[in-house]
Amino acid sequence: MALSTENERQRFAAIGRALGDPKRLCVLETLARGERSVSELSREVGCQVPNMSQHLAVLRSAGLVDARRDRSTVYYRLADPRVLDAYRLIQTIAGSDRERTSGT
Amino acid sequence: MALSTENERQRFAAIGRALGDPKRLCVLETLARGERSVSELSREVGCQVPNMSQHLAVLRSAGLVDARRDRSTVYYRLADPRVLDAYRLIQTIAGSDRERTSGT
DNA sequence: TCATCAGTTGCGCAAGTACGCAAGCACCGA
DNA sequence: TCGGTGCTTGCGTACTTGCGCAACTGATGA
Repeated sequence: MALSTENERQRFAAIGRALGDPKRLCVLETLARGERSVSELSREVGCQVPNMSQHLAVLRSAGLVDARRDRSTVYYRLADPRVLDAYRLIQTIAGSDRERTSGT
Repeated sequence: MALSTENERQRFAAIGRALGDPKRLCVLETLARGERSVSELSREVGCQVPNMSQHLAVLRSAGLVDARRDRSTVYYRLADPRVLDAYRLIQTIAGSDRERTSGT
């Protein structure tokens, strides 16, 4: 593992923070099934449209999702399949932690 | 990608937030080279000992690091090698995003 | 041109977080 | 038992974040 500069770590941390909210993770799970408009996402995730727009802005500025405009509708999709790899890895870590913790 | 429950996502998000601070990422990079005491970490990362102790508490409650006590010294180490895998993946995503963004 | 629909942005509030500093606690050597 | 070292905890402050609501922008269709 190479040492990073402070700037790089700042950038990596932004991705971490983007992954640090349950609603945003729910967005990623939804987008894993295909692209969605903002209103579709807000319905499926269960929050208001302005709130969804803000979450999407966080995800986009972290580089995790991309947007495409078609007529008056904006469709979001995962920017990179590795985003899902990272999320899955986090799920695995959380899972194995639960095993160690609860003795299951 | 399977859908998660709200509780699971809360747990995954805790890991994301733990990865969402540059100093904590620096701790992970340092621990990648072997276990360290709190005072060693605070010196290498560049912050005060109480602050480091708090960051370590965040990492530990997310299940990313483990602690071991030897005499009066507490040594921390990575709880799981996959933590580094996840971090590396995040670095890769950030890196490829920079390529896309800056056109390099 | 005008009303409407899809998204974004601004604002205010409540909650959470990072940090420094001081105090507390646990362990160890003398 | 006492002083010192190593770490954790409590407290106050400044900053950030998630959210709802209202206002705004830009594209669409009559």
